[in-house]
Amino acid sequence: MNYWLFKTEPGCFSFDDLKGRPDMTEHWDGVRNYQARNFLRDSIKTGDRVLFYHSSIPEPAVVGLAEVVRDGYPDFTALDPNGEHFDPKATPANPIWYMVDVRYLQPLPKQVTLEAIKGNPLLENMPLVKRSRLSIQPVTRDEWQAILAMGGVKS
DNA sequence: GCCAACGTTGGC
DNA sequence: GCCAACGTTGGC
Repeated sequence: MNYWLFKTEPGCFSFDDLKGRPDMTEHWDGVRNYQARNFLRDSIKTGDRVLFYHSSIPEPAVVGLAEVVRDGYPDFTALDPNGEHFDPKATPANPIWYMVDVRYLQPLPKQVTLEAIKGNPLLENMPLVKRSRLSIQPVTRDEWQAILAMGGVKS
């Protein structure tokens, strides 16, 4: 099992929105970055765990945990000419973009803010801290455990 | 709302 | 294949 961090703007799709979905499950669609695409297509597998991160707000933070419930498959929103994630280069034979499905697990008792993450030497190698804009990031087991501890999750 | 970082595009 | 121009992200 591997660990990941998924970024989202809560004004667009939030952790509570995930909780409100049927079966608390949703497609993670609309990712249009090749490095993130490669993770979604090749590396992220059912059963993997996800840190759910809220970005572009006054206090960006990891707010909850989710799990992957479906391996990568073509992101059909790239084929919809009326959708905001349409990509004219995508076809059914060559979908280009991929997504996974995620399910809500639990909120963190305490949000773990970007400020707190930056202040923890154990987390200094996270792409998040290096100011990467990557929206899907790998998380090590040690980083995962550190963030859960900071978030008040009992292990 | 600004702007730095960085990914993508396209002319050559 | 280089690189300037351009667009987007996201912290502040």
